[in-house]
Amino acid sequence: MAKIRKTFTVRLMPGKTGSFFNDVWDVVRQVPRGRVTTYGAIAQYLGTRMSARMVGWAMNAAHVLPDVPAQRVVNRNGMLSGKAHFGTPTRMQELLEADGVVVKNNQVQNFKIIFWNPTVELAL
DNA sequence: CCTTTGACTCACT
DNA sequence: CAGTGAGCCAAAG
Repeated sequence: MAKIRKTFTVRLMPGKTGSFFNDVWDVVRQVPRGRVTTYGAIAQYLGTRMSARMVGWAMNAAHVLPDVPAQRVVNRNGMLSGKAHFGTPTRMQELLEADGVVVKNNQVQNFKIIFWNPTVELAL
């Protein structure tokens, strides 16, 4: 279970156990179907919202994992900033729509409604 | 080892 | 209100 860590002694290697990436994946895996979260929200949950870039990095690494719904992680505007990493430009949207999320123009509709905040939902 | 980069965000101009 | 710069930290070159 991911907890707030102030010390980011990660040293994560692909295929190995790490803290930062592992926590990110852990959180993403818990995003309910039909909901989305943001890089910033995850970063904030992990202790600092300014580490959002690391979350993106974790997502990039998460592509090798089978059950990490990276499509449910978007930027703070609800835009599908990571769609370019899903093989085809429409893949991410299709996955979201399969979750019941309405996507239009690379942007999640009703974003504020379906937004899933780990800091709240996984309140510690 | 030092430099660059990245699926981000916030603050200031 | 849009554009720009800075901060963040780890991985890859």
